Amino acid sequence: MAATIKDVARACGVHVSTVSRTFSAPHLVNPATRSRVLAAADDLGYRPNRAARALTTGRTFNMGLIVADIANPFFPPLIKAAQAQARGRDYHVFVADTDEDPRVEEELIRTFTKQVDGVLLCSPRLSNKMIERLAEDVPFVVVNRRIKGMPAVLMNVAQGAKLALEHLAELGHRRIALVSGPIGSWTSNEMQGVAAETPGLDLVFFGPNQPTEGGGLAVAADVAACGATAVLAYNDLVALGLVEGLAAMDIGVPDQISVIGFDDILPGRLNRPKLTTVAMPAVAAGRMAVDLLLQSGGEGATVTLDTALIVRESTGRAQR
Amino acid sequence: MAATIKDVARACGVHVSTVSRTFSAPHLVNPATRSRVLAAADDLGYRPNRAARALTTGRTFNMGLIVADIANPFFPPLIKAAQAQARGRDYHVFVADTDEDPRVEEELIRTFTKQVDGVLLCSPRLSNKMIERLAEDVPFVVVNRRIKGMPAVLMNVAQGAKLALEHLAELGHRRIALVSGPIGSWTSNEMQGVAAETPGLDLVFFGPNQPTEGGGLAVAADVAACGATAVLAYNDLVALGLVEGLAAMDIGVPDQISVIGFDDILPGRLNRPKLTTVAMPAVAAGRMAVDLLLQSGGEGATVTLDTALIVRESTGRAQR
DNA sequence: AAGGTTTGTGCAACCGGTTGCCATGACCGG
DNA sequence: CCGGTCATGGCAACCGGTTGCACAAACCTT
Repeated sequence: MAATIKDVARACGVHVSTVSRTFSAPHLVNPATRSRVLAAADDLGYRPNRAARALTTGRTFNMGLIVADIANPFFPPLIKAAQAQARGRDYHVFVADTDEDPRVEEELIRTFTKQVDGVLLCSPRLSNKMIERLAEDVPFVVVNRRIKGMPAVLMNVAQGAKLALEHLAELGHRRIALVSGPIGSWTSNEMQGVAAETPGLDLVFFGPNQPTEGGGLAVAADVAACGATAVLAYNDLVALGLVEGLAAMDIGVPDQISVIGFDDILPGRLNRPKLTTVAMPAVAAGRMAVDLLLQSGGEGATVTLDTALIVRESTGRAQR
Repeated sequence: MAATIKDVARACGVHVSTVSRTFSAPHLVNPATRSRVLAAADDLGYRPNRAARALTTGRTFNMGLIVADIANPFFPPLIKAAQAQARGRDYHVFVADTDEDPRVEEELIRTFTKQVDGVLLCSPRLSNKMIERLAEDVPFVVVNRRIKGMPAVLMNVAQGAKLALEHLAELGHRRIALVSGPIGSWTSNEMQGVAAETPGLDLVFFGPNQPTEGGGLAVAADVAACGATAVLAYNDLVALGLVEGLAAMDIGVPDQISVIGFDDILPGRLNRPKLTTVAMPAVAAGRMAVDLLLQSGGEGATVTLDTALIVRESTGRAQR
């Protein structure tokens, strides 16, 4: 069994409160006593029980981070950035994956409540209402979703979509397929909003879709059949699925159809053709989310980060 | 503030112990009382504080999962499998990433201690001695590492390496480069062990390397210069880096050099050429690790899972 | 109807810490 | 030499639950 504060107290003949102070308020204890306590603690391998401590202090120095799908390469850079930032603030980050299931998401949030000081909610699939209710029990920072009065880190998807559409327009594309993501995805809505407002385009919507390679693969045939010469995909995974699906039908990218994704993930950079994509500021977002959570006295601060179009090999001039 | 057990007790005029039993031992409380308590609890939005509960019961129903690098596509399938399996057992999994840094790894384990019932340690970078010490404070299951007396899930790397080398031998390769991973990686050692024992091969070792695309990219030139006609890489990421580095020097894969990776990750399947690789049973490993942890009355049970060679496009006949 | 079981609930100790308050004694200036 | 300060460390309540034990009431037995 691990040594407790009592064991240490007994071992060096002081009261537990003295041991406690040795760790959490060293200046209140006599240097001589302090070193005796430290020696005993070291000897017994004592570590304060963080859960027990949190019970009285109300602070765990942990934060939760919930993502919809950890296998989506978009998230790991964000997660790592958040972990690194948190570490610098003496915090630890616990990550969990919802499998794109709102019920699991709720369950996870409830589990995190009281075990962390706050939760970073990345691309949540829960309804706004539910998120607001759960926010009564644990502070949130939401990433990729706008919820009134709640601190949020947003990526400027609209701007990115605009860049992408302009790029396609310049290449002579007019009929463009829009392959969206899951229902309730804020990103999807943003994309569609911008596209709908852009004049002079002939848009075809496809959705909802799984935000994965499989999702792209599944709609490839429909997209090919709709007569579009270019596709704007929900994310790079979907785009990769599309490219693969199109290749299977002997439709060349970008020769016959141009494809643009979102996120700028590793497999997109390694793919042939290398994917043209709208790069998301995932690293900055992870950092920012942590900071927002820690100063969340600032209440509903919203940060919007810019995106950038990265033109690579999957887009080309429209064939008429 | 969130409602506590006292609030509920007061609200329906019973003792806290009755409320407690309503949740943790319902059969001990009168159905009439029970429903009153449940009504009050629901009304106040009461949820038992899991951390507080763990203090007395000693069980959190959480488990920790520590990986060296969450951005490595090898891990997500394992993580998801573990989470799914745990969910079926009423457990939750908290994931953390060590950034390949043993100090961070130790820190994380200490943080998890007492906040989880056990830790799944995937491809740890800590020394055996340190792991054994830490195991006194929290139960472990180790994945991809053999430590005496400690439950472990191993993947049969040796067998996979053997298959890979045989495959290369059949294709006529004799001088083969072995690009290993980080120091302290059990997988690396296994690979080297098998390679060294296989007769009739002319091996060149390169290592240690970062287990990432960058690591592969960095040694590509050396590998090309050493005169090998084939490479066995630590994992698919390294293999992809190698392919990319070789391509930059106008060395074709598999025409001039054959490349085999380990893991069978998504980017490898999407790459051109599609990567020949030794598939690791990551999903089965995640599941198994969870089960091992939960029945870890079984002490040091060791499970070894088989690997399989998947021949795709990055290997070909040796040019002499 | 007496005695033995159940059943249901309260009491209080406990888990491993933290912290406000108080008692003690050393030290200080006048 | 005395009252006042201050550093030090003990006491005990508390955080939010759980659980062994005791006890009263209700429920069988015969």
